[in-house]
Amino acid sequence: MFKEIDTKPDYPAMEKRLLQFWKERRIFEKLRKKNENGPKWKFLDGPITANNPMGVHHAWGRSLKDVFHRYNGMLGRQMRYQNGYDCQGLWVEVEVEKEHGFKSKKDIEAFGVARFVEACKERVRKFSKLQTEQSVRLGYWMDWDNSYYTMTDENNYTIWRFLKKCHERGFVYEGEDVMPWCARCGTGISQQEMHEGYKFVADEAVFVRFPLKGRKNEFLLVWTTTPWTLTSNVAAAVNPGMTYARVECAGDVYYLAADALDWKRKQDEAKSKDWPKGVPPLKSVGDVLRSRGEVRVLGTLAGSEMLGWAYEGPFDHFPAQSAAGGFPKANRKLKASSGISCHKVISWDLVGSTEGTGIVHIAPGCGKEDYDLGRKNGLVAVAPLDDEGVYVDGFGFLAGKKASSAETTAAILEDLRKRGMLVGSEKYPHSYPHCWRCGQGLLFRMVDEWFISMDTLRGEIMEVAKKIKWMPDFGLQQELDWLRNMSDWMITKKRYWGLALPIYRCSCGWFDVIGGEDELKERAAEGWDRFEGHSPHRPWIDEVKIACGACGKPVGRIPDVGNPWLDAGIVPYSTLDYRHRKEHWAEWCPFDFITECFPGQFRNWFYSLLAMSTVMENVEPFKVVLGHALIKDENGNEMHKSSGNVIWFDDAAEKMGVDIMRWIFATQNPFQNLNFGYKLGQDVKRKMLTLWNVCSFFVTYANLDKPDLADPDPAVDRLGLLDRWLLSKVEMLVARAKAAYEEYMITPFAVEAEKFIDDLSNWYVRRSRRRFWKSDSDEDKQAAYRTLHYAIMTLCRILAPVLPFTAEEIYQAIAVPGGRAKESVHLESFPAAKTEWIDKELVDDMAGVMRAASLALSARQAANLKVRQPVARVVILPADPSDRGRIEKYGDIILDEVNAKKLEFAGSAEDLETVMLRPNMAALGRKHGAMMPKVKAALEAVPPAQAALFAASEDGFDLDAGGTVVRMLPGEFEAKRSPAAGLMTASEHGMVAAVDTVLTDDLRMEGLSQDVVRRIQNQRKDAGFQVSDRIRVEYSATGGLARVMKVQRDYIMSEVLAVEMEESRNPAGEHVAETGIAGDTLRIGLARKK
RNA sequence: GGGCCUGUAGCUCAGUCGGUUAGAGCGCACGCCUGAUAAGCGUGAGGUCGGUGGUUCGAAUCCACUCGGGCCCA
Repeated sequence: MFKEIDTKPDYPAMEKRLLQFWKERRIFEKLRKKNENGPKWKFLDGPITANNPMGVHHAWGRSLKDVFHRYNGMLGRQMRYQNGYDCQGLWVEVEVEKEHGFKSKKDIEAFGVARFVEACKERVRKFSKLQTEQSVRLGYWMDWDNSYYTMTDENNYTIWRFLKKCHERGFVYEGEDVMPWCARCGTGISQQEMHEGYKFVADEAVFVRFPLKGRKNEFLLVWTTTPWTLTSNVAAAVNPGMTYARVECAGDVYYLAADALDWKRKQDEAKSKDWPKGVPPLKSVGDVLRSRGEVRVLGTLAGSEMLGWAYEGPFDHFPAQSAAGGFPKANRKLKASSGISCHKVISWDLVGSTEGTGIVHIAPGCGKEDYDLGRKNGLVAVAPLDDEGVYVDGFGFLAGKKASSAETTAAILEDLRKRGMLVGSEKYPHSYPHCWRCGQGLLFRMVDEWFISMDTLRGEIMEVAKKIKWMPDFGLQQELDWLRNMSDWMITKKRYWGLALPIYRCSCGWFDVIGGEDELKERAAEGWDRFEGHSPHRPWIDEVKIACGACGKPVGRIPDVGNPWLDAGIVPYSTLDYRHRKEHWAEWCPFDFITECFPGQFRNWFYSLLAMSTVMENVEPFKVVLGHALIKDENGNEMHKSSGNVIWFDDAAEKMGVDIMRWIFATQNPFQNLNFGYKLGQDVKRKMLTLWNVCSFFVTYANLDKPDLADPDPAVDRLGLLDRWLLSKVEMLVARAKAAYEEYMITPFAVEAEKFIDDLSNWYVRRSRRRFWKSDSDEDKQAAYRTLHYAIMTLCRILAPVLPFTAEEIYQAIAVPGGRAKESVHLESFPAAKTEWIDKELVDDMAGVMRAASLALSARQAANLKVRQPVARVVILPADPSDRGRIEKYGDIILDEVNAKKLEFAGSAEDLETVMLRPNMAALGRKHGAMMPKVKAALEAVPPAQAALFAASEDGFDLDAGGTVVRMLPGEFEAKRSPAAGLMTASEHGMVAAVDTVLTDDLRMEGLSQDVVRRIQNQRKDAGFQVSDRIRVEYSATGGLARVMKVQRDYIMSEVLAVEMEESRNPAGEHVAETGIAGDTLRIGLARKK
C-alpha cells in the first residue's frame, strides 16, 4: 500500500517531520559517506554576520547554496559543507554597546576592554547558534559542527601572514590623511563603509567675507556647508579659468564668480519630493548680498588674476592659526609657515560656480580634497578636533565644544556676525555621508591611519578578477570599476573587538609587521607570558612588545584593530589551513563557486577576497560567482526594521513553509530584486497543489489496483501513445534540469518544471484517466501506472535539490520498497537524461493536437456550446501538411477532447470562412519600399471570393496597386477569415478549427445524459463514497429528462458504476438530492451495493 | 559632475534582425470543465510602449534631446 497523500499539505508540519526523519536515519551522514571519495565540488561560503536572527533575505542566498550542494551530492561529488560566521567588527560592538547602554568609547574603557571583548565573543556564540538552528530549519545541509568563525586564532594569524606579505612588497604604510570620522563611535570610517551612509540632509551653510590685505573694504565672498571648519581656514581657492565679478554692495566691494551672482541654485531639486520638509528654496548669491543693500557690478576679472592675493582669515586670533608648521602637529618641512601666513588665493580647477560663490574656503585639516590641495600648494594643516569631535585647546572660545552640535554652529555664526565677517546663512540640502551604524553626520578629521597601497596591486587584482565568471556578467564591469577607483585600503580601526593588527611601530619611526604567532613569540621582548593562552585579541595581545629594529627600545603593537573585510577576505586560505598544509589548500582552492547578495559585495567581500588572494598566491580565489539581488517587501519597498516590514525567517518558515520559500527563490530571476510576501507564498502554494493532486491521484488508484511496479523503468516498447509522449517530456525536462544546475542558473528550469507539472496533470492524467478506471488490469493499464510512477519518481529526483522536503515526502510515499528505491530521495543519483526515449516527432505532434483541440474548444465556446453537449462534427483546416498528418493520426484524441462525433478536414479555407487578404509587411516592405502604403490598401480591398482564390494560388497573382501592377507571391500576404454559416470557427497561426453548431435531437439527448452522469458523480462524492464503490440508483425525472434516463440507461449506469438503476416515485438511499437540468427536475437517491 | 542600468496593461515583467492586430503571469469580470483537483481551461475589459524630434515605406525596437527611477564612482 502506498501512503495516502494529503492534497493540502501542512508544509511546516511536514518539514519538521522530515527533518526528524533525516536526523534519525542520519541521511546526511550517509550521503557524505557515500561520496567521500568522489570528485570534488568546491564551494566557499561567505561568512554571515553572527549578530542577529536571520531574515528572509538570508534565506535566499542560503537556499541557493543548498540547491547546488544537494545537486552535486546527487552526482556523487565530495564537498566540505562548511558554513562560515563573521564575528569581528564594529557591528557586533555596536549591539553589545546597546545591550549595556554605552554611549561612547569612554564607557567601554570604564567597563574594561577584556570584559567587553568577552561580551562580543559571547554575542557571536549566541547568534551563530541561533542562525545554525534556523539554517537547519531551512533544510540547509551543512556540516554544522565544522563551521568556521572569523574570530579564530587561525583566521587572525592567516591575516597576519597576508599583512606581512604586503609589508614585504612595501605596500603597508602609515599615512596622515583626512578621513571621514564618526565622533560617536570614535573611529575612522573606511571608503567602503562611507558608501553605506549617504543621506540627503539640510545643513547650516554660511556666506562669510574674508578681508583682502592691502585692498581697503574689499572682500573675498566665501561659502561653506561646514562652518566648524572655518576655524581651520588656511587658503581660498578660485578656478583660474573662470570669470569673477567685482561687485559693490553697501559701500563694500566683494569678489565672487560672475556666474554665481544670479545662478538659480538647486532650483529643480527644490521641487523634488526628496527636498527636506520646511527648507525654503535657496536664494541666489546675489540676493543674499542684496539683503545688505543694492548690488552693482563694477567689473570682471579672470580667476587667474586673483591668484596670490593675501587675506585675513576668519579666526586668525586663535593660537592654532599662528602655530609654526601647522596645528596640532607641525609639519617639519613647513616650519616657516603658519595658518595665517598661508592665507592666499590659490588655484583649483575643480572650483565651480553653481553651488556657492566660486571661491572655496580651504581647510587642509578638515577635508580630504583640501588636504590634497594643501600638500600640492605647500600649505600647513590646522586640525581642530579630538577623536570625539570636540575642539581642542588652541581654538579660543570653541575649545571643549562639540563641532557637530547645533549650539556650536550657532555660536560660530554669532561670533562671525559680531566681528562683521558673516554675510548670510541658509539651510542647504545636500547629500552628505553619515555613519552607517549610528546615523550621525561624519566629520573629516586629520588622523594617522594605516593603509595598504593599491598602486601596484590594483592592476594585479584586475587581472585576477578577469579570470572569474561573473553572474550577472556586468559584475565584472562593476568590480573593475571599483578597483579602478579604489584608493589605498585603510585597514585600521580605532576600536576594540577585531583583528589585532600585527604592526609594531617605534617612536623613532621604525616599524615592522609580524607574520604569525611563532614569529611573535620569537621576537617578543616582554609580555609573552601575560599573553600566552589568550586569543590574539585586545587587550591581551597588547601586552607583547618586541625590540625596535632601529633603536632597540621595546615597541608595542599599534592599538588599532583591523578592517573587518580582512577577516572575511582571508577565508579561502584560513579555512583550508594554508599555513600548515599548503597541499591541502591547493586541493580545494580556487573554489568552483560562491554566491552572495551582490549589491555592496563588489566593494566588500568580493573585493577583499580578490585583493587578499592576489597578494597571497596571485590566483583567483573562486571561478564562478553568482550574485543575487535584494529582497524587498510585497510592494517593492526596502525592508527596514524601523518600518516594521521585515519578514523574519522564523515567521516565514512557520507561516508558509520553507519549500514554498525555496520555490519562490528558484523561480525568481536572481539578478532582479524580489518582492517577497505572504501573498506571493499563497500563489506558489497553489501551483504546488497540482503536483500534490497528481500524486494523490496515483496513490488513490494504485492502492486499488496494486500494479506491479518492481521494475522502476517502464517497458518502453509496450507503452501507449500518451505514455511515450509523457516520457519524452520527462527526459527533456531532465536534460533541462541538468544543464540548469551545471550553469548555476535554475530559474529557466524551475519555470519549465511548472509547465511540466501542468502538462502532467492537465493532459497526461486527464487524458489517461479512463485507463486507470477500467476494471480489467490489462497491459495498457500497467503501462499507464508504470509511466506515471516513473514520471513522478524522476520528477522527485530532479526537484530534490530545490524542494528537498516536497520531493522527499512524495518519494517516501510512492517509492516501491524492495525495488531500486533508496532510503531517501537525497541518496538517489541525479538521473541522466535518457535521450533515446525522447520522441521529438511525437512531442511536436502532440503539441499540434493540443493546439487543434484547444482551437476547437475555443470555437465551441464562441458558439456557446458546453463541452458536455456533443457536436456532429469538428472541421479542421491545418496550417500545413505536417499539421494535417498529425491531426489525422491522432484524430480520436481531438474528437474525445472536443466531444464531437466526426473529424473532417476542410479542403480550403472558404469551406469554413470568408477571406480577406492582409500584407506580410516584413516580406513586402523590403521589396516595395515607398510603394508599401498603396500595395497594402490594394491588397486589403480584394473582394472575398477573389481573395479565397488568390489565397489558394500557388504562384501568386498580379495586383493593381494604384495604377502599378505588382506581383504578389505566396508568403507575401496572408488570409484573414470569418466563419461560414452553420459553423463556428477559431484560428491561430494559420490553423482553423470549426465546430458544427447544428444540434439534432439525438445529440441533445446525449448531452443531457452526460449532464446526468456528472450530477450523479458529484453526488457520489458528496455522499463520501469510495471511487470503487458500486451503487444502486433510484430516480424520478420530469419531462424530456425521463426519456433520456431510459434511452441512455446503459451509458449512465456504466459511467457511474451503477449495478442497479430504477425509476421510483420517491427515490431513496444513503444520499438523496434533487437538481434541475435544462428546465426539468431530476431527483436521485444513491446507495452502495456490496 | 562622470559612468552603468532602467521606464511597455492595475501589479511583476517578456518583446529576437525595425515588420501585420505589442505579449505572459498575477489581479478583475464573465463563461466552461472537474469520479485527484480550494485546482484547471477559455473569453473579455485594461496600453498615447515616459515625452519630443529625427532616420525609414514602416519605430516599443535605431539616433538625438528631454523628463523620471535605480546603482556605482567623484
